[in-house]
Amino acid sequence: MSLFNFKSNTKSRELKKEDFFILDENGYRVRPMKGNSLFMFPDDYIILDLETTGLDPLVDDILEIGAIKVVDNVIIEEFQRFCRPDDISMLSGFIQKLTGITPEMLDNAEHPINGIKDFMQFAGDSIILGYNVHFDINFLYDEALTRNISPIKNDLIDVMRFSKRFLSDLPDYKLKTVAQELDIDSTGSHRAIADCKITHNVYQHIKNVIGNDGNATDEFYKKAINKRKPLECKDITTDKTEFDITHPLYGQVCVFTGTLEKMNRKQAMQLVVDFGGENGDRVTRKTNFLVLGNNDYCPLIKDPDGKSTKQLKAEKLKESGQNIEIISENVFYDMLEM
DNA sequence: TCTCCTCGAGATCT
DNA sequence: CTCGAGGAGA
Repeated sequence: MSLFNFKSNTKSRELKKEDFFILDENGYRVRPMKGNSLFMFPDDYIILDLETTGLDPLVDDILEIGAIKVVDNVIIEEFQRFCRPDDISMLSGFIQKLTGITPEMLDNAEHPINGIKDFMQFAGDSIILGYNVHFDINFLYDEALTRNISPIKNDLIDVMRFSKRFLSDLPDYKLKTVAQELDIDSTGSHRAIADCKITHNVYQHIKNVIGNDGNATDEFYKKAINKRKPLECKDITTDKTEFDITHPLYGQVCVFTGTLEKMNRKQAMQLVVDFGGENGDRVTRKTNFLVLGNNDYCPLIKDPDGKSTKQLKAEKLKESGQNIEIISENVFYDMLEM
């Protein structure tokens, strides 16, 4: 399963970051010790923000670690460290302009790993909260791994995720955009402590406005644990009161299988009820039409001809003399015109 | 009705 | 990474 990706000649040269990454069976990087991404509104937490030389933990380095300790929703302590990476030439002009961090500011700074150690001490086992927090955590995690230090394993809360869930209709969900929308001051952004404070205010806003709303949080938790409400046929109703009783769909029970090309399933089901038909979610003795969508992409289908279980069942019922028609998507649309 | 799986699309972090 | 869409099986 998970193996260290050591190259055969690693002993004869200096180890690089990628030598330490753990890969899954498909070659993707995994970080098994990482804490869980939580769905809750704690009063006590640590906010974390990093400034780095770039976006990729594989090649980029940490320049600054900022953190804030919050107890009872109140800031009680700040933590800030500059870090001087081994190769200071990695600090591009772009990043200097973005963050305002110059090489001179890092002259007396220690190596990132010392900042990480201090931060982990500061954080203890608190919940760590951040904006797109995986970005920051992955940097800490990978850097620790390359230094043979136990990587950070605190549980996490991603405030960006909360923003996307609760603030709809924003042009985007960048920290700055969200702060602006909530009238939160974002001066001094792109420095660690400043971004921590902005993130704290965004989180507190969501917590106060939405975290106390029982209905909203119920929805939140439901979605959070992926207990998605399945599409229920009975929920699809029609406003129409008069139907053409000669229409081929009138009074007929329709079931769909596979992905439709021209519309989604919900729209198709709406058409069925609009013509006086009924939807079903499985093939039964009541079923009159099975509409075949595209199953090409579905790897779960084991039938050699690529037929879904719904189709196989429908064919059996048809053989046994039931009034059931198996039709293609296009035939379904043709029927609507009749 | 519930749980688990897969896939693709779309963002954000410096 | 996260989510929604969709299918399968119990």
